Amino acid sequence: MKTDLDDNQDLSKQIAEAIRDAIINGSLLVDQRLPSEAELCDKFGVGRSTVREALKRLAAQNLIRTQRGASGGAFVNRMSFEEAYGQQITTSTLLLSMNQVDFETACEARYALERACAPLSAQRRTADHLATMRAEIHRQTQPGLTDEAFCASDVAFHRALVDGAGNPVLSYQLAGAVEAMQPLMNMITYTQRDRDRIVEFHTQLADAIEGQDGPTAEASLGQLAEYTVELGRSRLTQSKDRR
Amino acid sequence: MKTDLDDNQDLSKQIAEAIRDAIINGSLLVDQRLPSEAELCDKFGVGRSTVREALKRLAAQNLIRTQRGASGGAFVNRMSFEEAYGQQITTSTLLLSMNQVDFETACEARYALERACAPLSAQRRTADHLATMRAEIHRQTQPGLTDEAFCASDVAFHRALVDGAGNPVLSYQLAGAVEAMQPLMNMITYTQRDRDRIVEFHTQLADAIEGQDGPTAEASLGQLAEYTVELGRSRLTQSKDRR
DNA sequence: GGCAAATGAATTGTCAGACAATTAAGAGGC
DNA sequence: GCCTCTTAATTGTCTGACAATTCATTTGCC
Repeated sequence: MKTDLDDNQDLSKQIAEAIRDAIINGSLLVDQRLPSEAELCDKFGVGRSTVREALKRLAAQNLIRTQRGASGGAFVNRMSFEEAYGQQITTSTLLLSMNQVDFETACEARYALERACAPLSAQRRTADHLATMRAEIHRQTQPGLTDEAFCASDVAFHRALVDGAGNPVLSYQLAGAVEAMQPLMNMITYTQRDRDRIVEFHTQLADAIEGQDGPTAEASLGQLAEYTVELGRSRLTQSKDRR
Repeated sequence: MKTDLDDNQDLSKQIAEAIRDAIINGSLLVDQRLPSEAELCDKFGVGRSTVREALKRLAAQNLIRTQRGASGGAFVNRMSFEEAYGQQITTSTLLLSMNQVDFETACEARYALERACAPLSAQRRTADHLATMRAEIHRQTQPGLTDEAFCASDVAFHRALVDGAGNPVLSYQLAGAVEAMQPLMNMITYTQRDRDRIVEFHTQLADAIEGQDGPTAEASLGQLAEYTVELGRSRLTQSKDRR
């Protein structure tokens, strides 16, 4: 591990990076214990607060976990899919909201990726995934649903579709694309007609997935994508004009 | 912002989460200055080191940046695509390496996503993207190239393909899928025959992209995906057997 | 001998106080 | 007006202390 630090730089940042690199390149293995804080102080020649700040940086990225007590310490953390999901969603959400990414671009990305899952999902979906999709479709037809709840259900529906592909890496990669869209979709006000149309697409899609008909599923998604972009275009430009 | 903390929990973690939530839900806007460390100490009723550890956690996620001096402080950071790329790649790489994700699963996810980009890239690629693709293909034919360099060039090629779609959100989402595969691919030893075959697919692909022929590009990617999986299957099982 | 309780040691979590480094703004002199 | 000096605010780092937690060892009792 690199232990010579450039002064007049942020020490805790450099230490965190040195340890992170050691984890990535395999010098530190999963569940291996890092040196104690005191030992790290010696190794890097810095005070304890500096070491601690470095460790907190790593903990924030789920790279390590810490445990108190004798035989405690910092351990290299096995990055779980769940943790990775969370990070991905946070990052994606902020990326979209902070960079004035327009609805159309985000929507295109999301549906392009989701289309890639459709054939796999059609092939491998279980009864569970189908049940979730049907349940969400049903929820979407309930009267009195707020726009937020409708969007949340939409996300859950698509999530089930993606998970149906049975590839955890794919599910992880799409977590950001699907979930980060929700805040953008929440800005749209849906008429009953819009909802009916969307539910129609969802039903078509669920039918295709159930029938293991990949091409049709992909086509339905394509139509839905087009409709959603259209919807966003008309609604968001309207609300912009009102300003 | 939530300021009441649960004792007997990690205080710095709770504080970091409270501030993170404030950023996500919009209470804290981009470039807005956070209260100074001293003020945060008062607000949360904790010592300065605790507050500092919380801030370092946020800095590690690129949520804030800090500046010294009068009128310095911590500021909400605009998450840049570049930063998001980096995080995504780190997370994806560790996720794959730490969870014994098999080559086939990762490969499937990667090519599924990449296929989604192909039609868009065929439609919108610029001369720049094409030039990069051609250059990387040329590099891949150079004799004496190490397996690592070959894989790196492969990644660069596919990166150009993805960027050709002209959708930054898509490029971001695929950064992890494409780059995190490299360590896995590095474990494969390529014969000259393998390389020739891959270059063939790459050329086919580049031709299709140049000719704005989306379907052919997608098909080429499909073949390449199949071949890569095949390659991984034979090579990795062999190396496993030798153990 | 065996078991429960007390003790001690190692380690992280938190706090307080100090000083260094950096930066912006203002004061003063020319 | 412009330069220099001072001052104040703020983060970065260090030190020392104590609390909380956990494990291993020892002690004491039966």
